[in-house]
Amino acid sequence: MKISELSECSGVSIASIKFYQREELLPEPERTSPNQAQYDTQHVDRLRLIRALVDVGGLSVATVRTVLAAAESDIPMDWAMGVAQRAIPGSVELPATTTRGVSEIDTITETLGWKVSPDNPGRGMAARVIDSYVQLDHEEILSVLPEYSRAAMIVAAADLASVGLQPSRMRMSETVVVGTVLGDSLFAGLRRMAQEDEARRRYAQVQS
Amino acid sequence: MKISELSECSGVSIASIKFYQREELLPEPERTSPNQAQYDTQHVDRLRLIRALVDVGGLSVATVRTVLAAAESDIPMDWAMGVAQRAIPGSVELPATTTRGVSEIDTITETLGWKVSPDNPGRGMAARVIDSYVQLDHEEILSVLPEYSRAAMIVAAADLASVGLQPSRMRMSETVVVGTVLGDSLFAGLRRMAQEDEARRRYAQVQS
DNA sequence: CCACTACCGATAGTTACACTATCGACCATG
DNA sequence: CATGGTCGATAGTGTAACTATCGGTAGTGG
Repeated sequence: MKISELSECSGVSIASIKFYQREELLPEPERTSPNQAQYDTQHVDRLRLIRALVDVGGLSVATVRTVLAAAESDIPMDWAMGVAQRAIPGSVELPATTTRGVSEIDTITETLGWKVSPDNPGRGMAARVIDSYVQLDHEEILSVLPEYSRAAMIVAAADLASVGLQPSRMRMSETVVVGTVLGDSLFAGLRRMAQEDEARRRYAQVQS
Repeated sequence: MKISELSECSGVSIASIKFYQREELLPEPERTSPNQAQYDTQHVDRLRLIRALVDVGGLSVATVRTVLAAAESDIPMDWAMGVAQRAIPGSVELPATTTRGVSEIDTITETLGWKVSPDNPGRGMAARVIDSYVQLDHEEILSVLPEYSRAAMIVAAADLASVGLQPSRMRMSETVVVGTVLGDSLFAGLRRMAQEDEARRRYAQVQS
């Protein structure tokens, strides 16, 4: 497959393909001469994955590079999840000092008996959100934490179950990456629909 | 409060404050003379809200403007949620044709008895994610949909309950906006922590 | 009252990102 | 052997989010 055909059947412009090569998002094609190269379905798949992570997941090109590198490395399964998570944006460090958010998060994880390493990227993410809420004087956030956590457990269990279905380690890594990134968007979409339904139940004047 | 003090106590540079004024994210300050203006706590709060939506929620400045406008308009409560949702990014339209994703989403909402309007932004969002998964040959996504939906119901119920706690309509609108935007990040963080815990339970060789 | 600093709006410049376009050289095919 | 696709390299484009500067004015301490 020549670059023009790759472009054709992936829907990505030749210029962009070259850009992704420069940025090392695409594996090297097989060279048949100094100015000719052969591409295959692997490249088509990779381009699709890139576009999904960028368009649907909202990742930057730089982040996609990191994430793909993590997905390719051959690490033990119980690490892969963490590596993928850490490569993904929003993975901010914890605030330097122990803030309100950190202590609220730690309280709830302890209550639920979660074993979470102190540098789990989600911990910083969630703590930062809570700190923002508190700063904004919206402390009602604290009242939803238990329900959010319960829902997170359900989602996480489903995530891990779907990873367990995969036949190979490489496939599992890809599932982790795709699932982590796109899963956020998927859940956000479902949440919006559920909100509409719930709002209807609570506030409907005209209930059919 | 002068602009230098506003900058001081909000942590936003004077240049950025001026920028936000140009972009109509900040309400007009009270003018005391052609080249002097008075700012108050309303402006401090607004700056904090802007920074939270941008930094934590990942919204663009243009989106923040739309979202704030929606939060300020005085619309019936059962609409506010939808307006806020629609102003928020990821709110893509449905694909023109009925795709696999759309039909999967519609099937599950019907099964659960959700009443969701056809143009709910979450519907397009979720459908697009499913289409991406399918394109990527990761059909295992379909197996997690029921659990994700169940979790979404729990979260949505908590969301609406916390909105119901608010004392005023304006406060409710703000809660909807902040809750919709920051809630996505909060849940993502909790999900990552729950994933680590769940991975530990499933794959741990060294279980303490 | 006058120097000095802070403030004003307007405009121009900067940085980062994600492409996109062009160029000269090279090769594959009819 | 002409033509058109391909190569790497480099330069340019458009957008977003600031950031810096400027001429002019206004309030304040001495």
